[in-house]
Amino acid sequence: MTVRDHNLHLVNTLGRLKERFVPLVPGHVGIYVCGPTVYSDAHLGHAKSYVSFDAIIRYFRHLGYKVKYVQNITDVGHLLDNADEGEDKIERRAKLERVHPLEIAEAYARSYFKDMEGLGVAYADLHPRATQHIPEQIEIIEQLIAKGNAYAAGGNIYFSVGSWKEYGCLSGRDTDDAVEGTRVTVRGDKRDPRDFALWKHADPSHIQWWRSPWGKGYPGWHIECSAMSMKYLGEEFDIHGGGLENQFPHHECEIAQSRAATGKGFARYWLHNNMINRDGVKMSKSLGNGILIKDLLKEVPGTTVRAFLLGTHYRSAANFTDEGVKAAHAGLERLHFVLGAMRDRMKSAPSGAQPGDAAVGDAVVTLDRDFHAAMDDDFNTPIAMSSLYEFAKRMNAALAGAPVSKEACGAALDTYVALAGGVLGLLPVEGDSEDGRKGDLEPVMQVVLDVRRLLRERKLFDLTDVLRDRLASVGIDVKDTKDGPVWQRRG
RNA sequence: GGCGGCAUAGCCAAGUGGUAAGGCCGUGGAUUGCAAAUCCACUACCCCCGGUUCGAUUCCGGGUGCCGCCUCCA
Repeated sequence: MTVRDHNLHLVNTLGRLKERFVPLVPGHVGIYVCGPTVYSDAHLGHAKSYVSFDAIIRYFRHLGYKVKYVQNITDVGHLLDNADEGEDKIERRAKLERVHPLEIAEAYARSYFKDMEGLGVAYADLHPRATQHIPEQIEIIEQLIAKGNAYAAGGNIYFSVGSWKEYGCLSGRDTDDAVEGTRVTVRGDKRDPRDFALWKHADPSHIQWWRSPWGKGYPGWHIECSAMSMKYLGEEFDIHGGGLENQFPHHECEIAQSRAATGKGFARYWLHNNMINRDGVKMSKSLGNGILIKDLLKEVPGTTVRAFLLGTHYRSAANFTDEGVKAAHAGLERLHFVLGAMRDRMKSAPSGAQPGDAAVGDAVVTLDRDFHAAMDDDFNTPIAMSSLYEFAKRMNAALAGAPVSKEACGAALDTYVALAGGVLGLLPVEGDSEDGRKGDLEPVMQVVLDVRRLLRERKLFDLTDVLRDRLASVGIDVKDTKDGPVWQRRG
C-alpha cells in the first residue's frame, strides 16, 4: 500500500507552529492518545477528544499510512483534584461500592468502549492499562534515579525538575517565575515544589499497591503514559495527542521524564484538542450541566453527535447547545439523502458515457480536492464538511439533470463514501438499523402504497392524504418522488 | 494572584491585511395535485476603546466576558 500524495500540516503544540507532517518511518504513523481514567461514565468532553482523534486516525489511514494507534486506559493513580486527602478516584469509588478498584475500572472501561462504539469511534490498535505496566514504570524510574534526575524521599520517588533544563518546553511556562510568584513553601519531602511524584509510598489504607525497589507503593500519574507509549511505539514516535487540560502538567512531565530516561526525543508532534462547553459555560459536576455520552445517544444518533463535534475544529472550543445539535442533525440528513440518491441511481443508471457525466465528474474532482486540502490543513474538519455539502448540492442537481452513467455515478459514490463515511464517519453503516427495521413491514407497505397509487391515479387526493397522514401518525413517513413513493420509519 | 487561549449573523461555526466559507433557522422563487425532499436567490460592517497601515474582522496595546492550566495535590 502506498501513501497517497498529500501536503499534511499540523499544529505542533511543541513549538506552537504549523509544521509539515513527516513520519519517522515512511509510510507509518505511531500515535499515542491519553485515554480516560475509568472511574465514571464518559461525558461529552471525552466525546470531543476521542471523536477528534478518531477522524485524525481515519484520515491517516485514508492517506494510506499504516497506523499504530495506542490509547491507554488509566485504572489507577489519579488523585481527586479537589480533595484534601488526595484520594485515588478509583479507590474512592471502590470503597463506596465495597468492591475491588479493578472492578470499578473494568466496569467503566466497558462503559467507555460501548459509548465509543455508539459514536462510531474505532478502537485503538492497543488499549494498554496502567496497572498492567507497573514493571515498565518502575524500570523508567530506576533509570531516572541512576541518571540523577530522580531522588527518593520519605518512601516516595520524585522527579527533580531542576535537573532537567528543558522542563517547560511544551507548555511554554516559565516555571521559575511561577514558583516565585506564589507563596508555596516546599512541603513534604520534595526538594523543589515543582518536583512531581514518580512513585508514591502506599499507606495501609491503600487497596492497590505493588512491590518496588522502594517498598510497597503505587506509581505517579504521569509515568504510566511514558511507560506505555514507549513500550509500544518506541522511545521516539510520531504523535502524542490528548486534551488541552493535560498539556500542563501531565504532558510536560511526560516529556521530561521520558527524555531524561532515554535520551531520545519521545513524541515529535504534540496535538491537543480543545474543550467543550454548554451554552457558553463549562460543564462540570458542580454546575450539574454535564452530559453523559450514553444519555445523549438515547436522544440522537451517533453520527449526529459526530457531525456536531466535527463541525468545530479540534483545537477550537466547542459550544454545545440544543439548537446546535438540531442543526447538525438536519444538515446530516442532507448528507444522507444524497447518499441514498446515488445508491438508487446505481440501480437504473445506463452504462457508457452520458451527457450528465461532466457535471458529476466536476463535483467529484472538486470534492476530492477541497476535502483533502481541508484535512491537510491541520485536520480542518469544518471545512472538510463544507466540501461535502457543496458536493451534495452539485450531485443532487446533476442527478436531476441530464442522464448520468453508472460509471460516473459509481465513482462519485465511491469517493463520497470514502470521505464522508470512511474519514469522518458521518454516513450510516451499510446494513444498519434502517433496512432491518423496514424488513418486516416491506410486504405490507407494498400493498398500502399500491392501493394509494391507484387512488392517486383516480385523483382521489383527499383519500391519499388521509393515508399518508395516518401512516405518519404511526411513525411511517411517505414521500412522493418522481420515481415513485419512498417510505421510512421514523426514530 | 500568575500563565495561556478564545470572543464572527437568531443558533452552530470556518477564515483572511483589502470590505467574511459551510450547516441550521427564516424569507422569496422553481418543482409538486398537496406535502416532503431537491434546486435557485436573499439575510453579518466580525465584543468595546485606542494605535500601526493607503486600508484591519484579521497586527499591537488597554478593557470586558468566557475557557483551560497553575495557585492545595498528583
